[in-house]
Amino acid sequence: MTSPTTPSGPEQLAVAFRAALSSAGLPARDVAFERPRQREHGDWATNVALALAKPVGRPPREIARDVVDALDAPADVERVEIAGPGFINVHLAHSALEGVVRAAVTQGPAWGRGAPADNAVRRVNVEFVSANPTGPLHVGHGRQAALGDALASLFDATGWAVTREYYFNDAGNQMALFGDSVAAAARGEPPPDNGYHGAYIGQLAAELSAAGQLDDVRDAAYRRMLDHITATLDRLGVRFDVYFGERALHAGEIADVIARLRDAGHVYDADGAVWLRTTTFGDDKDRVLVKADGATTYFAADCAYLANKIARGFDRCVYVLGADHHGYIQRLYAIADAEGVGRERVEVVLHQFVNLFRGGETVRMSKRTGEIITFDELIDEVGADAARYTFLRYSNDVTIDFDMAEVVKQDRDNPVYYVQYSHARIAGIMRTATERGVVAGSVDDARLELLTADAEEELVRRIALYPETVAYAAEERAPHKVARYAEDLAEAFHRFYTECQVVGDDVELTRARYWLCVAARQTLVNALGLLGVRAPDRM
RNA sequence: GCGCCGGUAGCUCAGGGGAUAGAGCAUCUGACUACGGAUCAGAAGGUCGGGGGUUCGAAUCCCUCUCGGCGCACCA
Repeated sequence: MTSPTTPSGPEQLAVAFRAALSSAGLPARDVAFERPRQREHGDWATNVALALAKPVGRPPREIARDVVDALDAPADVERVEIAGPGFINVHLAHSALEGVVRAAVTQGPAWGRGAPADNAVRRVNVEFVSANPTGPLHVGHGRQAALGDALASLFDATGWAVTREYYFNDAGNQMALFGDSVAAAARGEPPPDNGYHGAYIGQLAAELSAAGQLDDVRDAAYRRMLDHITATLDRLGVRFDVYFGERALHAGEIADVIARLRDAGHVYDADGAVWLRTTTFGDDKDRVLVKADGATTYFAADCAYLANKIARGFDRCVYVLGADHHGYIQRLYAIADAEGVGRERVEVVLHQFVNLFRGGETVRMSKRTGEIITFDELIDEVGADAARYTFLRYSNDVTIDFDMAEVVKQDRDNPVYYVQYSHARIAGIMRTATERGVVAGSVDDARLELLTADAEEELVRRIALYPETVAYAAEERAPHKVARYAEDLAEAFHRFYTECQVVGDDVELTRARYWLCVAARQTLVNALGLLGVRAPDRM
C-alpha cells in the first residue's frame, strides 16, 4: 500500500517505536502519534513515555531518553527529540515533503481517498432531505441537502459504495389534501379545510392544466412538485440515486414486516390497535403499527422501509435528520433490533436548524408570517456555492445564523470566496506559465528539494494533512472539518503566492514551484469536490 | 418532568485527554512598478457559563446547577 514516495506516518513510526520499547526493555504497548499544535514540536509527537511513567515507576523524560536511544527511525526522519514533560517529537526530513508533493500530483483525484483496513467494500444508504412533495424546499432542507450529500461523498472517499436516497410520503392524508388543494385551484375554487395555500399551489394547477394532467390531479400534483424539488437540488449539485415513495411499501411489505415482527414475539394487540413493543429495545413507550381504525401508521412504514433497505443489501443505513427528529433515534434503533437487523447498522446524523437573517434582521422561513423565503430564492440571492459552503462550514451540532447580507459578500468575510480565489489564482499561474513557455517536465524529475522557503514548506505540510483530514472528517461525520481545512490550505497558498514568485528566471525553481502549485490545486479540487462546491479557474 | 443540541476573544465560530486555548470579522499599524489586492504581514483582545470530581495532565471525560434552542401522537 505504501509507495516509496509516501512519507512516514503514524503506522510506520509506531512500528519503529514498538521495536524501540522492546529493545529498551520497556513493556509492550501501542504507540499513538498526533500532530503537535506547534510547528517547533515537529511533524508527529507521542506521549508514550508519559503514559509509561506510572506503570514503570520512572520519570517520563528518562523513559523517553531510553526509547529514543533504542530507536531505529525510518529513513525520512530527520531527528527525534524529547520535549516538555516527556513528549517525543519526530521531525521529518525535507524528502518527506517532496514525497507529499509527488503523491498529491500522481494520485490526482484519488489523493486523500482511503479504504478500510480490510479493503472490503461495504454498502451504505444515505437518506436525506426526504421532504414530502407538498411544497417547495425551505432553507432548513438546504442544510440537509448540503450535509447529506457531503456525508455521502465522505463515505465514498473512504471506500464505501454509496446510494443517495430520498424518501417521500405519497400515501397519506397530507398528499390527498395537497392534491385536492391543487385540484381546487385548477377549478378556481378555494382550497379545502386545512388545505394548502400559497402561490405555488395556483402555479402547479396552471402547469398541470397546461400539460393536460387534470384527470388524476392527486398523483400528477406531487410528481410535478417533486420535479420542482429535484430541479432545486440540481441547482445545488445534489443528485439522488433513488427516490423512494412510501406507497410502494403498502403493496405487501408493511403487512409482511408486521407478520415477521409478530412471529418474533414483539407485537401485541391492545385498545383495538396493533403495537410494537419498542420498550424492549430502549424506547420510551411502545409504538402503534396499526391504528384502531385499521390504518397502518407512518411508523409501520418506517419498519417496512428499513426491512426494504436491508433486503436491498445495505450494510449501513444512515438517516440524516433535523434536530426536531431526535426523538426518532431510539425508535429507529428499536426497529432495527426488533427486526433482528441490529442497531449498529442504523445510524442517525442529526443537525441543528438554520436561522435566516438579512443584515441582522430575522427573515422567516415558515408559511405563517409575512416574508417567506424558499431555498430556491436563497440560491437566487447568494448563489449555490456560497449557500452550500455556508451550510457546511459549521459543525452539525450548532445552529447556523445564516445572514444573506454576509453570505453575498465576496471578500474575506466570506470564506467560500477566499478558498475559491486561491484555486483561481493557481489557475492564473498555470495560464501565465503556458504563456511564458514554461516546460514543466515530470514531477518525478522536478527538483523539489529547492522548495525550502518557509512559505513553501508550510504549504506542503498543509497539503500533507489532507488525507488524514478526510479520514477523520468521514469518521466523525463532520464535513465542516473539510471546509475548515480548505480554508487553512487556501491561507497557506495565499501566503506562498505572496512570498514566492512561481514563474521566474530560475528554470529549476520555476518547475519545482509549478509542481507544488499542481499539488495544491489538486488538493483544493478534491476538498471542494467533497463539499460539492465548484473550484473555478476564474472568478 | 424526561430527552437531544449548544454556552470558548466585542461578534461569528474551530479546537482529536497533552505542551503557550486558535481563526475570521470588527479595531489599530504596515506591505505591490512581480504570475489576479476577492491578497499578505503585524498588534491588541480569554474567570473556555458556575461549582465539584477523575487524571501526571481537562475547553475536552464524569456528576451537578444554570441560561438558550428543540423534542416528547392511534400526526405526517
